[in-house]
Amino acid sequence: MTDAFKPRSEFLRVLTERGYIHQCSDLAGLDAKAASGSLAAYIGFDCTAPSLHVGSLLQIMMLHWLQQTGGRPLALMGGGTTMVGDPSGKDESRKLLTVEQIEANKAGIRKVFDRFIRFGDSKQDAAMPDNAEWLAKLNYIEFLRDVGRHFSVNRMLAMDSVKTRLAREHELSFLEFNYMCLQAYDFVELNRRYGCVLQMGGSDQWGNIITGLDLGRRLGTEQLYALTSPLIATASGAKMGKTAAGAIWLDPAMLSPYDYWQFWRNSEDADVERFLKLFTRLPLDEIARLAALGGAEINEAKKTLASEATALLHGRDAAEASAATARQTFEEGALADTLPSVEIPAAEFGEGLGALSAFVRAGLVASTGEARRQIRGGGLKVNDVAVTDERAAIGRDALTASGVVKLSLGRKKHVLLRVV
RNA sequence: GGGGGAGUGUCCCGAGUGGCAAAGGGGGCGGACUGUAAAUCCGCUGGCUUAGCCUUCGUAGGUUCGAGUCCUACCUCCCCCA
Repeated sequence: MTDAFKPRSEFLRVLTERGYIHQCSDLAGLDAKAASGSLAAYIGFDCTAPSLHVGSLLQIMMLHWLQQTGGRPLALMGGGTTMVGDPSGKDESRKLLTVEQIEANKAGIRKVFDRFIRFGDSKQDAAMPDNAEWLAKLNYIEFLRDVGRHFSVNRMLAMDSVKTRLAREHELSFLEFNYMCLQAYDFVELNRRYGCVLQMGGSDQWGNIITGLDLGRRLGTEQLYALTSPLIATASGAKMGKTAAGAIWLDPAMLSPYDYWQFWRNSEDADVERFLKLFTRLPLDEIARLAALGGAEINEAKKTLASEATALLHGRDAAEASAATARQTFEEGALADTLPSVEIPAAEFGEGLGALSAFVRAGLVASTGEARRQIRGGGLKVNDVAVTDERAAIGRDALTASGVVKLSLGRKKHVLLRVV
């Protein structure tokens, strides 16, 4: 899009060059605003989970670049809207969480943001407001009178998020229907509190963001802007960050840095350049050089992608350790002692453990039934030797001197079982 | 308020004559081929103490040797009439 547009502001220049922009309500206007002084912008995150996953990483990076280019990022926690739910096309209404759960989730999410943006009290520092601060206090009658009158149900019914829900014959409760009103109100409130004039989000949020823009105009705020990022799918169309093993979490306690590194390492060829631009801070000329690598050489670019992305989130040391572990495991065929491991008490291990339960224990398969199936398909290995018998056991002789045994699912997933 | 249609394997879509662990896709996982890629081909895709047992078809009952399939009530959605 907007090939001809030449941003004057550093913020939009970076976002444009690196491919973060899908749609904007007024690029020129926003550019002028950004160039004229410090820009405050926000992105909303729900707190339904104890951490964020890669699906949110693109948004986090936008806030990161905003701060890097002199702006003030606001990471809005949807503590209030989390109690409502989002008509995002999901079939089931979101489950309602307690205040305690929401607070715990916010704390986990904050840890992720701390890796990417700097918080504090000065003008340039990021803030993490929670919309429960104003939504929880809302008075229904006053809200209807002052804000509700400005929403058109006709327009809301025309929005994709609502239309798909209706078309699929699934219930859309009034509660959820109000979500976009509250989100629009958030924008106005953030403008009042922080002078925030820009809301960013994924392209699926366009309608919601625009609704906030309209509301602002009707309520007499300064001009507000909307900016959305492209929906990130892999080159072959799969939604990003969803694997059978689970979501790609950004919390090292939920997904080890090694596994995070592996996630990026396994990117498709066609995604490498795009991902380098979006998810690393490497300069564009360096990215261009890496992207030009052809054939098997592009694996070098993937390693760089993995290390840079991992370094951003988990630190340079963790990234290099992950790279070293991968090198030992995949390139040298050695048993890397640093692979993710699962501990098992010696008393429980005894003289040996059934292979089926060992793999379940390691988390490589979800059930013994799946373990049996994988064995039939030749997918399970103990110390790189395929398991052929469901009744096979892992004895003490399978352990290395340091008391570990390597369990593998397929060629890529390895876990050490560590007897302690 | 009246009439008609629908809800299927807890990822999604979707067949289903009373014998059903339930067709077929998509997605996912594994195997082969490769470069820890894509594409392609093959296998798998409820749980368990697996020659067997247990739990699944909106919810709760009922008929039957046997119910996803028939009956009753309820919930939810769609369409037509008022």
